[in-house]
Amino acid sequence: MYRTKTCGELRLSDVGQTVTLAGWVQSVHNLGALTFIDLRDRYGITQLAFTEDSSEELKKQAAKLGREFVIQATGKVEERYSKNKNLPTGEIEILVSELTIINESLTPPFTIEENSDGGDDLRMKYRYLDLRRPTVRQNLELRHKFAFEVRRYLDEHGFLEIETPVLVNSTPEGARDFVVPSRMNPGQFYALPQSPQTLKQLLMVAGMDRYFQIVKCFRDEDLRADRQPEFTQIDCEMSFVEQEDILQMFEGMSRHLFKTIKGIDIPALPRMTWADAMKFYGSDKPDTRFGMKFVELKTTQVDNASKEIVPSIFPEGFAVFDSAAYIGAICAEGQAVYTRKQLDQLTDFVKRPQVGAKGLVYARVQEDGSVKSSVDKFYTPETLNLLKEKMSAKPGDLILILSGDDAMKVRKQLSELRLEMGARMGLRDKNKYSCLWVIDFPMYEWSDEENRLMAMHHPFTSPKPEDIPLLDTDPASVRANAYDMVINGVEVGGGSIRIHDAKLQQKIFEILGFTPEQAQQKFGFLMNAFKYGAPPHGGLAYGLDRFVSLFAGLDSIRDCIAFPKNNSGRDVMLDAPGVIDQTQLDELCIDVKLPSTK
RNA sequence: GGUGCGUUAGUUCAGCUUGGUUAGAAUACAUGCCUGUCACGCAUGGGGUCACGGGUUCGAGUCCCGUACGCACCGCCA
Repeated sequence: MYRTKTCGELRLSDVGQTVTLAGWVQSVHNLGALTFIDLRDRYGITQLAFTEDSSEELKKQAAKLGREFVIQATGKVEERYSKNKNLPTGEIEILVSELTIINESLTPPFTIEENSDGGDDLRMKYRYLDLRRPTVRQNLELRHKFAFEVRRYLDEHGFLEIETPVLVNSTPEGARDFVVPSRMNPGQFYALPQSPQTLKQLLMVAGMDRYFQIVKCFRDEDLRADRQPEFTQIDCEMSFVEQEDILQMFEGMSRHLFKTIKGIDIPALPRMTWADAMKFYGSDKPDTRFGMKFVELKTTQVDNASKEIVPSIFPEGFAVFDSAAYIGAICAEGQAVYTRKQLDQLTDFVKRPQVGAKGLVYARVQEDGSVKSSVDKFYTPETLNLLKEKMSAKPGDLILILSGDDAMKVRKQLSELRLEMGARMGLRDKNKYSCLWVIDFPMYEWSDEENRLMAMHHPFTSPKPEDIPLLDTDPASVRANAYDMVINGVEVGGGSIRIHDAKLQQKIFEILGFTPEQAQQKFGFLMNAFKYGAPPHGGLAYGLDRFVSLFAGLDSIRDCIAFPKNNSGRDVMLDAPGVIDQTQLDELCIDVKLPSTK
């Protein structure tokens, strides 16, 4: 037997027992006649002691130990002379009587106990060492518990976990596919699923009624801190449901997860229409941990976010505002103390290409209630007073105004500014959670690149019944039975009520620019299935990595994935992807043609 | 496809603004000393193609250009 106890469990009450522990040497403190070793395993750290009473042979062996050696030690649990309050096992130590070096270790390239040691690249190359660190290990433990509670909740509600294939077909809409050549079908390729969307709908046609799967999905797009080429979804689908049933079921699941994992009782999730999210937060995933909602000071057009025109509060005089199609503002409470330098920094922030604003107008509300702004020379005190009222600004507040030709673009810029101010003001507290549903997404959004309408969610999403007539007249304003769950500005999940009627599905494909032949070729299997008695159905999918990261307070989903890929989609530990043998290529009938280098 | 930041000891970084003798610190590593350490302490020592290529200059870790790699972001991600 390698061990009778783990390194995390012994306490004062165990004194006197003889135990055997096994683990990794975290540190060796050699004081001459005394040697102390911190022995680490998954469960904790226990100190091993060698004293004047230890045999010369034992001392000699202890002297040979280095960091990360795997050892086995047997000895008596004793109370420590000087206790360590930082360790749960800090009141005891093992007086070692037998020591075995099970395996030596090279000196690791970074220390395990020091979390700031080692850059990302090095950590990924030696990920098996990185995973020995408590913080990274705890993230994986949290992920396990999360997935376990998901299964418990869904099982209790009658869901079946059903596996769907990983080798499927390439899909025309959506992200790029990862493809896999088929040896038995030369010249043909499987694609890895971007999501099991159509398969789970077929399971509904099959009568499975309530399905879920914790499943890997693949998208061949550029990576981000919150995006990996392979990621995990909690994929769910239900039959004979309306949107309300789905929202209830999965609000319940989120409540269960918050309760069992974080010990938090979350309130009922507020619902916000997509139009309001865009109008007041400039984002379809608003961070509602703080307010600072947009106030529209001028709009010249009705659009999907705003159904009424707001006449400008500013009389003519300032060319930028006069020509703007949209003027919007936020009020940062108590921030009138911002210096000119800080305001210049904010201006630089909104002018960065990633944000893209032309400039920033600001107005401070002084202690006496008067307004001092960067546009004082264009407007009367009365106009500025009206601005203050519109913004509900109090003395000490700072009003920040953006304007431009394209209302949606300015809203997005204002959203970036709002998030930046929220961060600066400490309002984006990682220990605070604000959840909501964003509902009533538009069916389509216009793609300049492809010069056509694209499905905002996916092409299987059903339109709101009352908007179906608009499909023929004004498809861009049709709303979908689609919803996202948003927590702290992160889209953790989303879904829709699907189309279960072959004719309607055909029509939607047409609007997306598919010919009937193309639609039949790509999705004939689905529309055929709908002809054999498809129940009404709908569902949603959570991004497990993002949800867990949120619970763990992580900035990057990589930290809750055992073996993640780097920014270029490489696994630096495996050195994947790599080239394959010519014989393999021949077997697959593949010629590799690299782009010519400049 | 694009933008920004970065690349100096095993590791984390300083040095670059203002070019100038032998490139530093901490930590890790090695050796020795140390009877209660737990960020142990003390002493000694080894350890550098300053990412790579080119340019400017009498002289480049330092300035300029390019390339590679890493990170963050935009595009992209139905």
